[in-house]
Amino acid sequence: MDKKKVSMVEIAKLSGVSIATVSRILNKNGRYSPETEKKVMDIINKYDYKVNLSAKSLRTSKTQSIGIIVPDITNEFFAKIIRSVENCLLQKGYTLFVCDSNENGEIEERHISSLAAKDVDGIIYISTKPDVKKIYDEHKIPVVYIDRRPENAGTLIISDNENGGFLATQELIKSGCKRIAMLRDFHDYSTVLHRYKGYIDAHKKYGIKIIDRLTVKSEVNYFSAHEAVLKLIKDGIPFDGIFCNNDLMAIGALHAVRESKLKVPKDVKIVGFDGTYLSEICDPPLTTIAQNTDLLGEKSVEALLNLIKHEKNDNQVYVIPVELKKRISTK
Amino acid sequence: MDKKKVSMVEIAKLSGVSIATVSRILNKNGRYSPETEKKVMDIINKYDYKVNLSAKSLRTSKTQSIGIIVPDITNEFFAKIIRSVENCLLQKGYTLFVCDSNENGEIEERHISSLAAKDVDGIIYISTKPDVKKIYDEHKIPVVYIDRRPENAGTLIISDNENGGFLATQELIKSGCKRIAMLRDFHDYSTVLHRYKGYIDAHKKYGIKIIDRLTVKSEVNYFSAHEAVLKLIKDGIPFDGIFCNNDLMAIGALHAVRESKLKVPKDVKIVGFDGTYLSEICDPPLTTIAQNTDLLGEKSVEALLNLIKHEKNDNQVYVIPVELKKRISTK
DNA sequence: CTGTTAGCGCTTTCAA
DNA sequence: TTGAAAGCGCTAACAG
Repeated sequence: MDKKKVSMVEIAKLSGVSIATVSRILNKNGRYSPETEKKVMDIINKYDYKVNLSAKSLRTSKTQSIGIIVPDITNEFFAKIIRSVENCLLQKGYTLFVCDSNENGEIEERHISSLAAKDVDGIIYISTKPDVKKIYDEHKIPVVYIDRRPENAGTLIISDNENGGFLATQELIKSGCKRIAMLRDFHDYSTVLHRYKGYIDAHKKYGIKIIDRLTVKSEVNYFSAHEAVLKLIKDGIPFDGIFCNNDLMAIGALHAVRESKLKVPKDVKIVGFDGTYLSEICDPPLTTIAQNTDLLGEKSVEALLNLIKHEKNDNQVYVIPVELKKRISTK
Repeated sequence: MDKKKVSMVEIAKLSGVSIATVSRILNKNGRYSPETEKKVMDIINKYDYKVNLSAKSLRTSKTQSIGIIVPDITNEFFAKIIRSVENCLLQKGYTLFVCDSNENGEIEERHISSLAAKDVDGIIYISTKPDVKKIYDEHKIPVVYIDRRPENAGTLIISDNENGGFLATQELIKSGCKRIAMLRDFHDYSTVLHRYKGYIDAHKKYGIKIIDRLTVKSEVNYFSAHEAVLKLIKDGIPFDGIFCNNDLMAIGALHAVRESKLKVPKDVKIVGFDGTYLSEICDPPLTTIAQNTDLLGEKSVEALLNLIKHEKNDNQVYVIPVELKKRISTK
């Protein structure tokens, strides 16, 4: 079974119609009879004809591909978004270029150029930057931002971080905590700020005093979080609950607490964020705010495809609900 | 600063040469004088000219893109490979299509078709299947396989799983274990078989009796592993060490052991596999066999690019060394 | 409903 | 060392 590639001309010849007709049928552009359609489709199937996408792109300036830029593909949260995006796209006949920026603005720029050179139809962008040059203006490529909200971002898909911060803090309060630390990313990403606002609001609602010294900044990894909490303990600032910026940091906090001979959840209760696998399998299992990565991915694809179709930048913001997962760490 | 796209014709006109010359200069094909080169390059830079890759692909039938198919992008091990592959590729001017097969053979096929339709220059393939139809034969696309070795695979990049199994088991033996369980993937992937062989060999070398009932099959996730070890304990089969198929399973084992009032590493010592972040941050930190994902990625890119250049399928196997990371779980 | 035809932007003979 | 010109395979007027 040898597969020399057939082109549209040959399909046209074989089925005794013109190449234009074949094209119309393939693109379902109408203006052909059902009989011709069947005749042509039979030939197409018989010879397993596939359009040459390079040629098609050259003509249409559409590549049927989109790019996604994430800060860290090894982070389960981003990986899950990618997977969701890919699933949706596969159904629509698009393919996905995945770009890992390694949390580095310069690499992001390189990826954007590269994607622009590839003529992607659109970009889904989880940006590391505080401000983004308008990619649409520069390259005429529609962009949807997820998760973090830089200045100048157009269409944006985010989790309800504010409510997430609120739910997390409320859970701690309801479990009896009076002195709740917040272990936050030292970056001022919008996500972080929103979660912080939720944290404050919950305190206000339940009449709990906010203790500024309990808001601790740290890098977003296990080790920094671990260290930060150790320092908090060493500094002798008492606390009985910690709301962490993500699950990984929460585990760092958990271990720091435990090493200091305090028990979780007896002495200190902990809540994470993201709802990664990690939160389920740590010991004890971690209460966390789960982000709906499936929906995050779906919505961004939907929004991007709309942008591509309508060629307008709508500057909308879609907020995806979050969910509290109660586990042992706040029992 | 408006950026209407310039084409090669305009560059040619602007620099007063023919389009053929511009093309030669761009592709460094020789047959032009240094002066013309400089003249043309100046114009190119001035107008920020970028080749149109669709047009180029249409002419050359090369797309400067390659695809990678992985079973699960949310698995840190695969994510790290993707990242390494992408890094190497970015330097060579290639872009990467990432495809998640969700451990599903049918989806793999869909991805292959889709990649073939995109005319990728090559594919890096971590296959779920026991046998792979020769993609090269069917689509004329060069393929490099990583990690798992299906039948009919051509060029293959693998970790030294046999040595990994040996090192892991040896570490347990040297830490004093006499009855070592092996918690293995229930699939008969080549990786699994090789690790098992290493496990056996270490027993032989140190004159330790192999106890068949201590080889336990499980699915490759936390919960199955957890359950499997619980069952082992309930069945009353004594053991003092466990070698696990990966880090996630090792953590499942760890928790099962601990819930049964046994201490790690005092009563039972544990070794994982992969060297993921997980192994560092669990409690206690896990001794593991680290796979060199960077090298795995680099080598596969190198091999694939060779295949693409030479158009021959060389059927080579590259074996990447693994490394024992000693941590508390075998102390 | 169908066919003819002019390119999309590039590479690559062939001729000079 | 350079240029002219023929397409790669496809879409979209335009004409019938």
